[in-house]
Amino acid sequence: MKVLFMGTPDFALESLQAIYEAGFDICGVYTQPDKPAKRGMKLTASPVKLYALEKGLPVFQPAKLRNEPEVLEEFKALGADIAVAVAYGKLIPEDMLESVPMGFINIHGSLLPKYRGSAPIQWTVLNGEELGGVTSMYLAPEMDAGDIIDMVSTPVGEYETYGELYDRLKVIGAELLVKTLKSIENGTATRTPQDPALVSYAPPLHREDCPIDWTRPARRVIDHICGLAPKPAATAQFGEETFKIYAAVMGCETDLPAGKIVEQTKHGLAVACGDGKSIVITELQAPGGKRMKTADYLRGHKISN
RNA sequence: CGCGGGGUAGAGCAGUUCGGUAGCUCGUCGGGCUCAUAACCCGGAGGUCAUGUGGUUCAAAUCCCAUCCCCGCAA
Repeated sequence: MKVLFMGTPDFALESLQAIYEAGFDICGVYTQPDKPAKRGMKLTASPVKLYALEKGLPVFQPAKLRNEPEVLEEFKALGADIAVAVAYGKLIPEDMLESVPMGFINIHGSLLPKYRGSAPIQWTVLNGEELGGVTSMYLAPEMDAGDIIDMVSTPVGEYETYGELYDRLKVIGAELLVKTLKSIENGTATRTPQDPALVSYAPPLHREDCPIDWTRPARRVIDHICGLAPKPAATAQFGEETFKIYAAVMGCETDLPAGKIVEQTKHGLAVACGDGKSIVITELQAPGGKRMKTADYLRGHKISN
């Protein structure tokens, strides 16, 4: 069974690595074109590309998939029996989906049909879900709407960040992919349509989603911080400065109005929230500075509002 | 050559504008006080001020030049 892989960031790399090590015959790897990124705008190759090159797998980086006959021909010529897309970064057009005999499957970072879209793991944490997970499914023309093959759930920790859950799910997702491919290969895979009544969406997050709303209950503020850490990171304004907030724990009761600093201790910075409780910020980053423990920051700075 | 911030003791910072004794808050080590302590008091150790044994100067953390590394924005 020849497998074609499409993916871009480290989340996808984990899956590629897993199927490579599981011995699947990988006939091609698609990934996003190298892009100028970071300081200095240097051209940067994706983690998936670097790995594929290292293993001698053929790499393809088309800029566009839709309405590109040559790209489709090249794709078909690889003769894949099955194709896998994991965090590839482009919607795959219908004619390409249909050109693969055994189907085009996908690993998604949520328990579908919840959290369709590009930021499922963030929204799982942002909404304080007790369970997160990954789903394997057949791709459909509509985003994340395909029939479900299999899924694995995992409890979300009390203070688990998006980044931590992401790292766990990429491993679980990679295992699920291998299992799913094997089940398709030996014919035991099932397909279950998604229940339209349960569908929800996880839209991409933007800068305006970052500022903390202190009028919300403390637990919700913590979810907000965890769901955005480490990127793009929740933000809070104290005095003139806007800080990125990376970690916080539940504090104690307080009479102070929401957003006011309750106290500064060696553990962190306690701030009042909307339900009469506070949270203690334990890790933050000032403009131009490094990310550090709040206690470290307070040794050299004062914070007030 | 995308824009900006930064590198000073183990940690976090001030000092750089206007060159002139290396400072602060912690930590650490020793001692004291205390029923006790993460509290308080006293004392000590710990720095090639990122690198170039670079330039200017009587004198450079500070001014000039070059390089390296880190961070944010933007993508």
